[in-house]
Amino acid sequence: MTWSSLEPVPATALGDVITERLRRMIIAGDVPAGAHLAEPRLAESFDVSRGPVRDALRRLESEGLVVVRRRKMFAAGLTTDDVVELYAIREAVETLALRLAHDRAADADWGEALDALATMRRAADAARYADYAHADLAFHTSFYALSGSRRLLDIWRQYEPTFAVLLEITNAEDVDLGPSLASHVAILETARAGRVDEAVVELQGHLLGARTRMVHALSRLDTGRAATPPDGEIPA
Amino acid sequence: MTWSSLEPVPATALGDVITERLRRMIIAGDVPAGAHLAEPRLAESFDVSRGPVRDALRRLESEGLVVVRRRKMFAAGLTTDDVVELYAIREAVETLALRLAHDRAADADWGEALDALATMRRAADAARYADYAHADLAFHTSFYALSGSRRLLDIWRQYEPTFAVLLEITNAEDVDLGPSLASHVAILETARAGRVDEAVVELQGHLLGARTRMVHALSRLDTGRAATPPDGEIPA
DNA sequence: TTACAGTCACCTGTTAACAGTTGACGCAAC
DNA sequence: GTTGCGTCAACTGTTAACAGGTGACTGTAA
Repeated sequence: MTWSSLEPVPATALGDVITERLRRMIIAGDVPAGAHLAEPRLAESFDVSRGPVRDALRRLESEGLVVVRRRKMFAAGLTTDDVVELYAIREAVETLALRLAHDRAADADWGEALDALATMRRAADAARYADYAHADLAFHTSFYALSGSRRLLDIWRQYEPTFAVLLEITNAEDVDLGPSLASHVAILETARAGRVDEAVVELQGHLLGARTRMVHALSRLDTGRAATPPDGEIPA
Repeated sequence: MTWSSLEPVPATALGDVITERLRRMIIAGDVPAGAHLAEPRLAESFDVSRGPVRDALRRLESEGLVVVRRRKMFAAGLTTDDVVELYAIREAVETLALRLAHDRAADADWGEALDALATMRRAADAARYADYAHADLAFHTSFYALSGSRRLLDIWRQYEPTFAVLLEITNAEDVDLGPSLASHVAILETARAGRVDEAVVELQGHLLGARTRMVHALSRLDTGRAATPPDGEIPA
C-alpha cells in the first residue's frame, strides 16, 4: 500500500467539489458574468442539496468571483480589467512575502522553491504546460509559506485557484517557456544571494510580463465577453 | 415614520449576528486561542441552529480568526505578532489603494475622506473615542473605495472588523487624539495635492505609529495571554 | 391603453434530523 | 503494568422541509 498524501484524510467534502466546478465555470465564462446564482437551481444542477452549494458560494464570494447584491448572489466573471487588478494586488502582497521570506531566510530554507524550479525545468523541456503551470504556482506559494505570515498565505490561497484556472485556460497557447523559467531562476537566485531589493524588482518585472501574456491570451480567447452583461441564467 | 437606513432591507441575517459576537469574543480573548469551536456547542450557546454558526465560522476563517485543522475549527486569537502581521499586510494593500485612488482622482472625489475627517475632528474635540475610531476606519475605507478595485476593498473589509474591535478594545486607554488627527490630515492633503509618493510615506509613518500604540495597548491589556495555549473549551 | 391590485412562483434564511467518521474511554488479556 | 480491542459519545457533512419576503405576471377597471 502506498499512501501518497499523508496530511489530508480521505476528505473530499462535497462543498469543495462544487466550489471547484463552479469556479472553473465562472472563470471560463460558462456561467455568464452577471448571472443570478440561485441556490436551488445550482443544487439541482449539481445534484446535491443546498448546503454544499451555499458553502461554495460563500467561498467564491471571498475569492471575488461571486458578488452579493440585495442578498442575492451573482457571478462576477473575469474581465481583462479584473486580471490587471489581480496582478496589481498580487504584486503588492507577493513583494511583501518575498521581503519577509528573505528576512527569515536565516533559519528558513528555499528547498521548496528549488524543488518547484526543478519541476518547472523538466516540464519546460518536455513542453508539459499543465505541469509547468502547477510548479509555477508552487514556486510562488513557497514565498508566501516562507514569509511566516499565515494571513499573507491566506490571501494568496484566496486568489491562487483563480490564477491556476487562468493559467490552465490560457496555456492552450503555444508559448516558449524558456523566458519564464529564466525569470523565476533570476528571482530566486537574487533573493538567495541576499539582494532582496533587486529580487523584488525582478519579481515585479516577472509579474508584469505574466500579466501582459495573460491579458492578451484572455482577450484573444473571448473577444465577445462584455464587462457586465445585464443578466442571464446558467446554461445547463 | 423615519427610515434612517434606506439601502439595506430590514436584513439582519442571524449568521451576521453570530459572526460579530464570535469575532468579538475571539479577539477579546473570551474564547481562548486554540479552543475547539464545535458547531453544536456554539449553536446551543447562541441559541440558534448549526446553519448560522457554520456561516459565521466560514466567514471568520476567511478573516484569519479561525483556523481549520483536520476538518475541525479552532479559535486563532490575536497575539501581538498577529497585530504586527496585520499592519504589514495593511501597509502593502493600503499603499496600493492610495496610489490607485490618486490615479483616478481626476474623476473621483475625496468627499468621503473629507467627511470622515470632519467627523474625526469633532470626535477628537469631544474626546469621543468610539466615534473617532469609527470615523478613522471610514477615512481609510474611502481610499479603498476610491481605488476602484473591488478586490482591494474586499481584502480591507476582510480585516476591517478586526481592526475595529482592536481599536474599540484598546481605546480604553486615555490617549491624545491630536497627533493621530494631524497625521490623517497630512495624508489626505498631500494626496489631494498630487504628491502621492509623499502621501504614501505619510501613510506608512501613520500606520507604524498606530501599530506601535496597538501593540503596547494589547500587551498591557493581556499580559498573560500566550501565543498558543494547547487546547480549551469556550468558557460559557 | 394604462394603471393598479391581487396572486403566485421563487428564493433566501433557518431549522431539525440522518449518516459516516473520528477520537476517547474503559475493560480485558497478556 | 501495559497493550490491544471494543464500545460509545461527539462532531462534521449532508439533506429535506418550513417560514418569510420579494418580484413578476396577469387580470381588471378607469
